[in-house]
Amino acid sequence: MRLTTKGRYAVTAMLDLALHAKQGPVSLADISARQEISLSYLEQLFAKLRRNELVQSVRGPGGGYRLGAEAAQIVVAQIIDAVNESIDATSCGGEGNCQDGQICLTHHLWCDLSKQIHQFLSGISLADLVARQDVVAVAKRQDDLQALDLIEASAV
Amino acid sequence: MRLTTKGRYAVTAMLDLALHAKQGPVSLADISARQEISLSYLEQLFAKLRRNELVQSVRGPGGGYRLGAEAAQIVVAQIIDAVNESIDATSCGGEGNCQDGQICLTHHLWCDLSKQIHQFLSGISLADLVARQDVVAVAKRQDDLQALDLIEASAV
DNA sequence: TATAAGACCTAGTAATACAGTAGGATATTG
DNA sequence: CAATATCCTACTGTATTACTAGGTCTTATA
Repeated sequence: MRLTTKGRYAVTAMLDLALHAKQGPVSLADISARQEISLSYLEQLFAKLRRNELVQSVRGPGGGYRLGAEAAQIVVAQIIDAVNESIDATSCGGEGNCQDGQICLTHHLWCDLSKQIHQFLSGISLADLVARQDVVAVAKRQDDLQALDLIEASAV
Repeated sequence: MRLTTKGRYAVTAMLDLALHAKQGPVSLADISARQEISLSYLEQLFAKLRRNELVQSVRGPGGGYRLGAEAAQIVVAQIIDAVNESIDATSCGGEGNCQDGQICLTHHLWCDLSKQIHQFLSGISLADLVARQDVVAVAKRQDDLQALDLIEASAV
């Protein structure tokens, strides 16, 4: 099991998408600026998200990405899965052949843990996150900062 | 956050220790044979477990390791922590300075997840595992197989 | 008292994945 | 045509994992 910057980036980017959905397609450049994630790395993550139909792309100027489904239908567990960060805590992938074709001493423990985490992350949709007070506050901070940066950039 | 073979090995070895506690100190060679874990790797893991006082060592022939506390007092979360596999899912270590000194968009989500996992793994002691039916069954299988291997080895 | 069983310690290594960079091709708007 | 943006592939430094190899120190026992 692994949960690193990769999975966190993917969820963060998807949440950013959900937050700015009403303004039409969101470009990766915008997400990159707001969330401080390398643009090229984002591109690689979004390739996987697109293959998993979690986002739709719009090419050309003014283009970007849209959510592939309603925010309420997209759940954190799916996003992490999509970028290949397995939530599974077992070594056997849940198959139960961890020791010579049979289960190892701690097989059920890791199965239970996997189930626990999966249930938790499956219970949280993008819509849930968008509705959270702390998320709204951070999003506002980021939007304000980006607006400020744009003004400064145009002044130069 | 990471949960790999390393943490699983540590928990498995500790559980093996708890299961064979009544027969006096348990040698790493025995654990290595039963759980199919490289002896030298086990030594490295047990160095950390000893530093965290989760086990006590007995040197010399007939020596090995004993639990550092009652099985009911040792909890899975401690073991994983001891071998440096952080259960924390945040990038900031829970400090909340993930984006320019302030929290990032998904900070609370990862905090909640970390808490969730920690609670789960803190609620399971070695005594709990020893009492589980599936654990007892696997332990018996491993003990029988090891006994058989010893007979075969002496026959050669 | 010599031997062997075991803990204890350090260094090194192949494989893997992460996080990021670089450079370009393709599509679309104006 | 030019600019914007997605799309695609290849490469790279770094860190960690899981493991091997060698050795030292301690102690029960024959």
